[in-house]
Amino acid sequence: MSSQLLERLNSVQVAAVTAPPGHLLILAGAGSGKTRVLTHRIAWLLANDLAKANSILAVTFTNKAAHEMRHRLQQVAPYDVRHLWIGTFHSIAHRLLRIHWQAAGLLETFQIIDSDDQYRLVRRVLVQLNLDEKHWPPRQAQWFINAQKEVGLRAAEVEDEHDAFRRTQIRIYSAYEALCASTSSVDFAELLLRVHELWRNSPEILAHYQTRFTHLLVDEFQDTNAIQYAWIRQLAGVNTDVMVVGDDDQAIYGWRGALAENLAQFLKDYSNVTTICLEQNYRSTQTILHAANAVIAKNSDRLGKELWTEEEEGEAISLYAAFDEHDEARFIRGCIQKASSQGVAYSAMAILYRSNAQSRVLEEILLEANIQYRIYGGLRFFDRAEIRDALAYLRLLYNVNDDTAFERIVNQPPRGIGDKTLQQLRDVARDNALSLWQAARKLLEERALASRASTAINHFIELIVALQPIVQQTQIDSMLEQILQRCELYSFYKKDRTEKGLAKVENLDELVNVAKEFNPDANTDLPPLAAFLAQAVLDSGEKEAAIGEEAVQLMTLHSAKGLEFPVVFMCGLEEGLFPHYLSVNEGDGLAEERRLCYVGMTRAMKKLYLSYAQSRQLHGRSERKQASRFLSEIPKQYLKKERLSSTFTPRINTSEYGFHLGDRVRHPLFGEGTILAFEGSGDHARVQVQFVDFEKGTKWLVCSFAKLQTL
DNA sequence: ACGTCTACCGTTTTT
DNA sequence: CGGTAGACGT
Repeated sequence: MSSQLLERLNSVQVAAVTAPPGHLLILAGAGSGKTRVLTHRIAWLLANDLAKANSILAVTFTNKAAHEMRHRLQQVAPYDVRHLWIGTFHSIAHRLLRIHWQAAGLLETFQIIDSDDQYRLVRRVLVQLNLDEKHWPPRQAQWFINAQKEVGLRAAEVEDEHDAFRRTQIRIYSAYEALCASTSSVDFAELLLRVHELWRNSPEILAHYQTRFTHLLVDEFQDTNAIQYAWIRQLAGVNTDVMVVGDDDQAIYGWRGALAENLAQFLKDYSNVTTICLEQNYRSTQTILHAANAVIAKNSDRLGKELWTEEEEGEAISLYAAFDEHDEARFIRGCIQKASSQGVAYSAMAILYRSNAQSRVLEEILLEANIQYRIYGGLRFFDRAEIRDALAYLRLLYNVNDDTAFERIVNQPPRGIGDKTLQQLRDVARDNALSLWQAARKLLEERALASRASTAINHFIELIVALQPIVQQTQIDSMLEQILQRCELYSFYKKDRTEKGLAKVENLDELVNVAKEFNPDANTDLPPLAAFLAQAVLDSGEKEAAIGEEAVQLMTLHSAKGLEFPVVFMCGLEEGLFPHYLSVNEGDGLAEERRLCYVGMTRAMKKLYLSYAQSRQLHGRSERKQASRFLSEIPKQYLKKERLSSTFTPRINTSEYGFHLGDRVRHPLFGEGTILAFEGSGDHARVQVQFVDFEKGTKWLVCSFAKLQTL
């Protein structure tokens, strides 16, 4: 078994998988078989009786990574791996808090809130504190709170540094803490902080897990923030072997609090660490790797690692200097069509960009060319308003004191409970330390409401009470169906006959489907409804492209991390956009942008296209752009220029003929081409056209003579 | 309670 | 330019 396990690994991977007891730091370059090493390591430990299944804890950053690890482990381990503790920091924290809710100072029914719910709570706090949203943007306060939690600080522990701004932020944080406590809400950062405090305050609980987990494995270690690392340090007891896997060159989440320095810190904090570098890449051609290595080499303070491959040299990297974003999109479209005609599947191609706004032009061009595409990111399933409404009903039924849920659906569908009534409820709730639900009951009993409002509130309360028996059932899908019917959310959205309304009803149906297919982790001890609700918050519901789905993949460079595609287009390589102008001035900003560039390039297996636009519409105006500095960091020998970048000429309207620079035109003899330059006027007006057909090259044509047709 | 108008803003994002 | 959030009017 064991030798079979090692068969398809290279010698460095074998060294990592079979490393003797002790701590391990694996520096795993892009495409070097990181997940493979992690899963084989676990399988190795189990197969050689070096660890019991329940003494292994594997932590990942995303649910997708956790699922993948479990799935791939199952392929190499000859027994059921469903009971292994594999999960994200957050899901594991959630699990621990569900077990130790009492010791953690929570109510048994505590609810996880996502950042949107958190934002609403922060705004409520601002109203409470009489702070003007213009002066104290809720986003900023939310950011402040999360940043403090991420370094392990409670409001009472944050220093104001005699700074008025900080003092107010701390006041907001403090009031937010109180609101979370009274509504039993736990935000994402709170999950981690609570567990951290639980372990700090309950040594016997910590000792239990320290003894239990003899092996702790952490994926994407460069993405861990301060509290996550503190967590690892706490949990790793004297008998725990820690294995961290990461790549400082792929640290692209510094702006979110991730500390790639944790990699170096790990070496300082732990003695007898074996460091192993996985540098053989199994993904890309030599050309792509050499180019990517050259770019990342411009960063200083690297741990030092250089990818190599046994793959062939491969094709040169294509570089296209477009006139504008439309021209760029058309170039990409052309390449996709060509590749497709040569048998490359759409799903083997990905277009990567720095910011989401760039996707629109690409979409338009792909749509027009009838090329199927799929965009990652954007609004996720569980973030849709109708889905959140439906889930809020479940949440309120699970726990009537869930204020976040109460606020969301008390008047959804509209039942005559307006802002005034709601504000009355909020005031009473705050003054009497009650939940909104309790406040509503109190006001009803005291007959303190206006008659209209009273009837409406009463109606709502009766509805919820009547629905409550339903959540005792075990089938979540049928539970959902009944609730959606009786709370009239269904009929409310069905009234909307527009396309949007239709989509909402479809989404609600899809939610029932999701519930039907929901099967909680084998190792969760939660009641099904609680498990379902937690999953809805903790799992974005972002699915990978279905197998066989024939669509070009569009996504940001950030969301491309961890993925690979035979053909990759990286577009918008312009100063100001990539590297982004807001990053350039930050401390590590430029280096992080460069890592992002490295991540993007190393997604490509066979062929990489790079492009930039010399002019781009931004915020409604056309801006001149210079090629990204990253392009000049790629040695020329790896690049093939698809079109010489010409000196930029402002977009002139050659009015008589209606041509624009960068326009696509067709010539009866030479075929399709792009207008590169323009000179003269009247009968002498000439345009320079670069034809798609390389043999035709670039030609100057007299407009009045050549029968050019705009496309 | 809902539609229309206006002001504002504009990286990356998982949990 | 295009989306969104809030104000304002019906």
